Amino acid sequence: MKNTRILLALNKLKKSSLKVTPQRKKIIKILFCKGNAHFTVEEVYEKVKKNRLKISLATIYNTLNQFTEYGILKIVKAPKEKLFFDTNVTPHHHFFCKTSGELSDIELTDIKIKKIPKPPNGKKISSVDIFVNIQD
Amino acid sequence: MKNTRILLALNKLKKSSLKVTPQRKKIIKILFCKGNAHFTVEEVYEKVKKNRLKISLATIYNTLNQFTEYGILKIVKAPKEKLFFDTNVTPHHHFFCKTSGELSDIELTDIKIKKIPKPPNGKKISSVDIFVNIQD
DNA sequence: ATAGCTGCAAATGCTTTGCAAGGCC
DNA sequence: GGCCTTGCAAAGCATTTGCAGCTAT
Repeated sequence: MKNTRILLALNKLKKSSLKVTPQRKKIIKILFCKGNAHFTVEEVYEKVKKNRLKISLATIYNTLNQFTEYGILKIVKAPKEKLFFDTNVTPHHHFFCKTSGELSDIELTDIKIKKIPKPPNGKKISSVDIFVNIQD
Repeated sequence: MKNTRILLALNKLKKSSLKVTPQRKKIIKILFCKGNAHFTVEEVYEKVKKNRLKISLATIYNTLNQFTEYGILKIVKAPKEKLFFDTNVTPHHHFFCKTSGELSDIELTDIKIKKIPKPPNGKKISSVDIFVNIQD
């Protein structure tokens, strides 16, 4: 039986205007196989090679970018680090471990801001990204 | 009379093991001339050219990185954006304007977190970075 | 004289793009 | 057939590095 998260992602793909190709299905399986996860392009490429799949690096780049465009993935950039593609597309925050370089989720309900400044001249707040940096 | 922030930065440079060179002095003047500011490498390079200074791009890269190493600057990376070098090296947070691509400071006292989750297995929190994303 | 700094050009690393070939309605 | 996708190689950026020449003690 298949993981619900994989099925959900495949559904989003089907509903998008992107074609459901073997490469895209394989990438979804890699990304969504276990819980909310954060991948760099490199990591996806490693998994592809480890699973003896033949998907070119360019296709991985293109696919991850398209998935982001279609709401299947979300981009997160930890301070000073490289891009992560986050399989959790709902609003939430992150732990970033300086020691391991890993990201992990913080649910929106687990962190509460009680005071927030007014944005400068007429601008409005669109979102808040919190990175709680941790280390061993 | 010279700006206090420039003098402070020059002092840090003097106290470091880095030599006080014309290029480094000029870069400090550009960076610290007006209030707390955030610069990309590109922006510094533009200012250098606009002021008819002859400093190579490589030297700018190297200098900004050395300044960061010696606590004269601090690196900030807004989500999805490129590196900024921040002239404010004290702990604080940021507004990031999606429209203009600009960063501005939020003082530590202007934002309060009232609930924060425990970090995973034995790790400890080293810092918190908050980006309040704004737009027009 | 020596140690450190600068600037150029080359190298590197990451990402995107152009294009020819292949797959699928 | 026509359209989309893929994979390769090339191109494109941003950043770093190697090295020769320069500067200031």
